[in-house]
Amino acid sequence: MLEMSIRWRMVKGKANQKQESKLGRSDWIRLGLTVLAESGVGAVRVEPLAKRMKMTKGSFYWHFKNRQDLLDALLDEWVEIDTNGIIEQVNQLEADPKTKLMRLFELAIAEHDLLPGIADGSIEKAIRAWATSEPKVAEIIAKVDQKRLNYTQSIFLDIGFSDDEAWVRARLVYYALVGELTIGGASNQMNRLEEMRMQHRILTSGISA
Amino acid sequence: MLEMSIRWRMVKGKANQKQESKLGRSDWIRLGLTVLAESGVGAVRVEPLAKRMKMTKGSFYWHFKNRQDLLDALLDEWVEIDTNGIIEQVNQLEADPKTKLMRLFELAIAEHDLLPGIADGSIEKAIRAWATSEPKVAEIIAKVDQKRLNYTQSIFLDIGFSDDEAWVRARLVYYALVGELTIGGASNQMNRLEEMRMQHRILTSGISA
DNA sequence: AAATCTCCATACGCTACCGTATGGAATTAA
DNA sequence: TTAATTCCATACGGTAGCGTATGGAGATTT
Repeated sequence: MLEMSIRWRMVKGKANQKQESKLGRSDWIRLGLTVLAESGVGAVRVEPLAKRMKMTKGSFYWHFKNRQDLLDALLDEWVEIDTNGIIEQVNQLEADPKTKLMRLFELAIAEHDLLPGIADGSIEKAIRAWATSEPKVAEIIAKVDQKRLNYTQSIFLDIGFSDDEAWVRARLVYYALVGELTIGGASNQMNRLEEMRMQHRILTSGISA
Repeated sequence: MLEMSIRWRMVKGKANQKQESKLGRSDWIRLGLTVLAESGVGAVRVEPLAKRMKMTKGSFYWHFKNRQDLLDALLDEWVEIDTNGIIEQVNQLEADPKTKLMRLFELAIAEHDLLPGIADGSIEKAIRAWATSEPKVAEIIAKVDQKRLNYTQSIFLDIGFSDDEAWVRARLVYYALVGELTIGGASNQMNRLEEMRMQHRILTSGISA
């Protein structure tokens, strides 16, 4: 009884893998975003992640303080790339307002550069779901939405609508974008873009045809 | 060593509560929907629920096979009340199409009859977030969306738009509804309704002014 | 009253995951 | 070479929640 079993062989077991060794935070973040997009935050856990990475927790906790540290990093990454980046890109575009509007929305649903198989907009979708149960995340998304809404309104102002009218239309298209994203109805990217084009046609007409 | 401690006093401890005793499935479902709306599915767990109910798991597992059984019930409840119910209500409404459209959307964001303090549309918001990580839930929502979209299109047809035009506009407003719901920008119900009215004005004009 | 049926409380066993402690291998610096 | 540093593997200890087993109290039936 009590036994105290002593299992200790295989101490140097996995030493011979040496694939490309040496991971960094960025590798964990990439995987984190992938899992986030695939299955939601609930699936972003350190042990399962490590298994998928063919590593152990030891590695993870070397690069991150704890799970929350990774989650924060995922959020930062998304805000930087999928929000700030996009607006800047459209800003320095020489084109008429209608074209800029379309370009803005195209980019919003475009696929993430670094994540190969990740469905379009699925990261944002997952983050919005996440925000449902995490007020801190909700705060961040609120700021992002505000920024994008303001920018969208400025485009409608450029087209020639009044303040109020530009405001209403900006909300309408932006809401529709987010709605389409969370519903995910339009199966492929072609349909999605075509649908957006028709919506923009309706909403940008009424002044400069 | 080994100890085998034997703690057994207090076997009849809580017998004297007798508040209104005898709960039923419906009580658990109500609480489940509340927690779902407040904090997402992740928070709908049996032990915490039992604590909040001032009961123990024993009660829960008497009324439900397991946790999934409750989750299924929550979903059923929502589909029945917040989808089928609403369309029927609007259907048997004697009014012009534009009024019916507005009424349809008003009901969609109206507050749940049975749940006092639950913020408007928060259940649907939580369920959409849930769908992100549960394909089965996503399937159900897809059907719901299809049904509501078809009904919305029929209203635009009644107004006088062509098939295509009615289809695009139906999607646009419905997406916008869902978008507004997941973003949750319009703080109070008044703003929300006013905003919807302006959107509908834009989208229903162009034929019968 | 006795037997039965409903509903619930308590106690367990079990699993998945978190975070830490420790040490070892491989690389780089001294 | 030796020493230090970086990165990772293994082993623990701990917690929260799931589902089950068992029995008890109250109401209901016989």
